[in-house]
Amino acid sequence: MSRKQSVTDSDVGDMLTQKGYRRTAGRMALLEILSKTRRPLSIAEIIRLWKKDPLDQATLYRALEDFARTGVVHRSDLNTGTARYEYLHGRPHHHHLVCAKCELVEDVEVCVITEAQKKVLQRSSSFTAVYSHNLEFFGLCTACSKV
Amino acid sequence: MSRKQSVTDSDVGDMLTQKGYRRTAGRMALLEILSKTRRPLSIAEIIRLWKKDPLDQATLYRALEDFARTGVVHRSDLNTGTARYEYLHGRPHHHHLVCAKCELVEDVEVCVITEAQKKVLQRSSSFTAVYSHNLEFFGLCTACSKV
DNA sequence: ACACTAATGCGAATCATTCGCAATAAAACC
DNA sequence: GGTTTTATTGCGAATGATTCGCATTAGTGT
Ligand SMILES: [Zn+2]
Ligand SMILES: [Zn+2]
Ligand SMILES: [Zn+2]
Ligand SMILES: [Zn+2]
Repeated sequence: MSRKQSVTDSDVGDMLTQKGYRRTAGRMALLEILSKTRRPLSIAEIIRLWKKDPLDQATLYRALEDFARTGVVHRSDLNTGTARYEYLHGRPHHHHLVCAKCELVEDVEVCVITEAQKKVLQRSSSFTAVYSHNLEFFGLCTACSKV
Repeated sequence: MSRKQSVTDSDVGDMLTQKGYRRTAGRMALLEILSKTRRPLSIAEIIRLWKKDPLDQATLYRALEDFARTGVVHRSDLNTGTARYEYLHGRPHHHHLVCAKCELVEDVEVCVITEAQKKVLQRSSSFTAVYSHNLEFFGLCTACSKV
């Protein structure tokens, strides 16, 4: 009776079709991994979670960049040297809390920047539009603060 | 009568001495370039502004990392793929406005995050401290918005 | 089944940044 | 001044992340 898994699978597939992508095994698996994780994943983490056969990193990079370009996933650079990709689950954009020691990443759902962004534009001398912002917080997670 | 240039020079040298660095021609020239520019400079920009003889990028990277570690300059990663370094002129930290097309960078002097940062920590489930944040705004500069 | 083209796989290339190590040259010491 | 100590340099080579070129494979629509 439980159709949850298959529904999820077909959801991911439908999403691919809707966005004009082809429903390939690789991109299905990639979206599965991303959609099951509610935080940005690095390439290394994705590779670790990868269960399908071989995995070519060029293909992986291309799929991720492809998804990011159409907003299917969001790419964030958290000053850790490598990009991370996150499935947004339909949520609006949000921010992150990054442990300076172990690079643990936690989602920060609230955004307090929207009005400030308008002020930034007003005060700017050489910009005519501000479309978006990146905001990351850095600190120590519980585990790392004990050491 | 005008001692401005020489005073600036010796200031930069004094700063090196105070921080325990050696007063070398290279690091003097580097600090000159950084201190004369009120926005973060990429390595490529620094090389372009470099007037001294040859310039070894390993040496440059090491000096910049060295300066950043002791707070002489601030390193910022603005999602442009390359790090930028900025002399703070004693100012508190601030944020940036980045043109999505040409990567023009403008300083945003105000910071509206301080109180929000406390809230983020309170709401966090796995962090015990938040020390800092990065905030960058992305938009279009006047020149790029005309095209 | 066929045509069209997105997506893949492979290797090699590129780009930013870092490393190893011997050579230099400040700063400190006699 | 001459000597020691050690930061800094210079060079080349390594690393690591990301991208490119191109032939091959495989969805999708007809
Ligand atoms: Zn997130
Ligand atoms: Zn926001
Ligand atoms: Zn700045
Ligand atoms: Zn701030």
